[in-house]
Amino acid sequence: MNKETFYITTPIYYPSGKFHIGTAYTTVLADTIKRYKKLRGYDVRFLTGLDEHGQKIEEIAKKLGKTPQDYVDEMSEYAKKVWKLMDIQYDDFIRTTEKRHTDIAEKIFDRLMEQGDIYKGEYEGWYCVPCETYFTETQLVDGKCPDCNREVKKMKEEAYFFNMKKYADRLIKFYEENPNFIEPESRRNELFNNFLKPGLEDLCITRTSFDWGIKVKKDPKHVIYVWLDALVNYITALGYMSDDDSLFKKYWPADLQIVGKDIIRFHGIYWPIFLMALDIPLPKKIYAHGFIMMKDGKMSKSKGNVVYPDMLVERYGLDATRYFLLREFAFGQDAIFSPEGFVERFNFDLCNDLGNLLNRTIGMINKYFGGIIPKYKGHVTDFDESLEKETLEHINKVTENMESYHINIALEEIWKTISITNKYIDETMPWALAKEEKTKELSSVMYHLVENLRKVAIMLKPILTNTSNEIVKQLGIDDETVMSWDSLDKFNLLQKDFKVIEKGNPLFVRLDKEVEIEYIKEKMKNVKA
RNA sequence: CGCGGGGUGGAGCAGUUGGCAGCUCGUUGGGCUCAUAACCCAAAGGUCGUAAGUUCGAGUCUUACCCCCGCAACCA
Repeated sequence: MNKETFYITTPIYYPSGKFHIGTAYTTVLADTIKRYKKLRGYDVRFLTGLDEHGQKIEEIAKKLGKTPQDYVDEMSEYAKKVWKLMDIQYDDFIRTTEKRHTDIAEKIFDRLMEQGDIYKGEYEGWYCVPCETYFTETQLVDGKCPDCNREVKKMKEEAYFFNMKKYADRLIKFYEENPNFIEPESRRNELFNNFLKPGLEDLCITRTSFDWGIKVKKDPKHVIYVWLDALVNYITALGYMSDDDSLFKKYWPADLQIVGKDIIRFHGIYWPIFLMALDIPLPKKIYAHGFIMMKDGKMSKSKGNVVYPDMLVERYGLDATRYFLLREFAFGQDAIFSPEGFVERFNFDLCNDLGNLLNRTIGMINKYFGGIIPKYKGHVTDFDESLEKETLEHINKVTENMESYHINIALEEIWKTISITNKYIDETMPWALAKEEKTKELSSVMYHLVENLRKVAIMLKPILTNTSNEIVKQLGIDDETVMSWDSLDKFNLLQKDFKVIEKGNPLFVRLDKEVEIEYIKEKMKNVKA
């Protein structure tokens, strides 16, 4: 039997500088979904990469006295290093300067040209001569260049255009037949009402004003402009139109393409139309997430409020960083980062609720049962019964929300499981049971505590891998067969003599709030390119 | 009249088909001692943007108005 496939992509990031936590979020989200799907038995492929062409890269490299190729080579090493630090399990990393991409992008251009989807025309816009850049009317600030604030003039240049109008009706129909193609719905409506309904304009897909990019073969003064070049990465990475397109045949169409809200237009309109023109199926879902906002608005270097993922990971650990990002982002909405919020999440959720639950459980099992986890004997008390019942309800919600990619809700439900387990300890008062020598009740309480921690560890596997492993290790559950997602509805699987660690190691050590808030604020101020 | 989203206790948010206004954090009081000064319970705190309307009854429907935000075409 062939496993069902699942192809997930992030955007290819533009390496004009270091990655901030917004970029890290996109990638961590994709990574979490990949791990989850893999856990559920899918044959998953996860693609990320870099968009390495364009005028801005050319400029930055020049400023640094490097060739664009040297610059992007360095940036690609940097990107891979960050993703390694964050334990991102991508299956492929595509760079648009790779031959496997440029060859095919060229071919795609030619084919679209031959088909008559691309035509030569004139691009007209506001040109800033010193910046050598075109701007649209709406980009101008007081009618001047938004970068250097100098006069701009209306200029024309020869350019190739893609005939979007030709496919507009088909795309409208696709939107209507696939209401969940773009999520969240608000973004779908935005695209539909603002672009599709009023009628599409053709897209300019080449430039002559810079050099760093894929040349049009038959007209090499033209460089293929960002979108046609960048978007097709999702299929060139699978070997589309190459000698070996087995991956393409196996994994396309993509099941989930994650993008930021700033580039949803390109992924929701132009990308599907390119695919239609190539006569290949459209992705099943495109999901636009929000931005990480700071208290004073968007992150920007000039405001001195940029947060980089490596800083958080190095000081607070990978899982704390992943937890914060995935917990703070509601599906499709913006999230707010604040040093206070980060430290509070760390202390309250990770230390107090989860870490402490593991610690007190291990402490009691050592104290009352010499470290050996008692066996399951059904529910001895009403507390046992209602704990099991409520736990199952939360588990169902976790699964449901993982399936719909609402990771923050899934986390909320996992934490509710932790919370009712903490409450269960207070209700059953194991220390009193011990004093009264009610061994049957006491062993049932201990079993249920371990059992719920097992479930929490399973649910955390795709999200907080290290923490999940550490819980299992400290509980001494050295048996992979009781750690599958499908075993979440079972309560009686721990039948061996598992022995917990003698002295629990705190999963997370409480942070000094004032000190850490100061630390993060300092780091944010010290950002330089 | 460009399209769309939103204004709910100190902060951040839930509120499905109209039926006693909920959650997290904070505050106050209490409980417990297995545990990482952690955990558990309780209380205080809301004219649900403003005004009018429909209804036995509206945060939830209608109308007007006031604010905030996203998108508005080739900008990664």
